[in-house]
Amino acid sequence: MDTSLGDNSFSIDLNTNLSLHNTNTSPRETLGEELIRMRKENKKLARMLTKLCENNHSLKTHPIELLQKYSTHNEEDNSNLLLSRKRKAEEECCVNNFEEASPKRPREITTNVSTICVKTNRSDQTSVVNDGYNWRKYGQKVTSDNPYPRAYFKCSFAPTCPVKKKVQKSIEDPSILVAVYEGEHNHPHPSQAEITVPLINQDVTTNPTFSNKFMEDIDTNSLQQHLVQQMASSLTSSPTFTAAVAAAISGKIFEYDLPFK
DNA sequence: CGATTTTGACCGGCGC
DNA sequence: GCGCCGGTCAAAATCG
Repeated sequence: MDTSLGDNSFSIDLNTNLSLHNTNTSPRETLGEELIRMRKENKKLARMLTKLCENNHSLKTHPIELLQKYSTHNEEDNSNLLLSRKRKAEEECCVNNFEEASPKRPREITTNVSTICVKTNRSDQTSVVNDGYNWRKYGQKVTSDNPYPRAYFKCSFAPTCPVKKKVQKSIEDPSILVAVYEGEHNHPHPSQAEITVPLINQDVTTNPTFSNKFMEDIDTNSLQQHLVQQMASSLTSSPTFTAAVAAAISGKIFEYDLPFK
């Protein structure tokens, strides 16, 4: 796998030294310099954002390419494997949407199955994948292939909604929740606002089917929003930056005050 | 008090 | 036919 997804050598120093206490330069000159520096940083950030979007895109498309490669090269091997280990293979086929591989299986099980993996905090013991929909838990089982319990959810937003999902911790990495969605929602999304930003934060990896529907919604607007939030929090947490803003505002106030003196 | 979660029981498909 | 296993049901418990 190609891990060189681009040059990540960008570095931003948002906690810039504003040298407000430099007595040799006037506050206006200092602010001018800072303005120029901020513009440079802004350009840097814009480049970073572009690069991030590119990386995000390649991360999304790479698994699809791998799957396509895999399915064409190993079509025969897959069918043999499916015959010998039918049950397990069917699960994986469902996950990967190779629906034609299992003609005996009832139709409803193989329709619109998608999987997402959500990285959570290790301290987080709940098996909750917040995707904006309302889910009602109706069962929990410990499966043979995974020591972590599998939770079964039904969409409770609409009583007639047939969508179900299974959530289970990954055996390889317990901090990763694997959510398998079955079916299609027959109602609009409850609220776009309720899709939590942490989904971006939590390194969502998806298979093609789900990513097409879900990631498209969140990766552009939410990603940008999230980056802006990170920038804002970084800036506001910097005492020098807030001091500079305060100084600039007070300076402006004094300018306006002067005529009245 | 209604909604939700928990959890043991039950059911059906599949492999041997 | 039997046992295993995943999925679902439903009563009890819990929560807000």
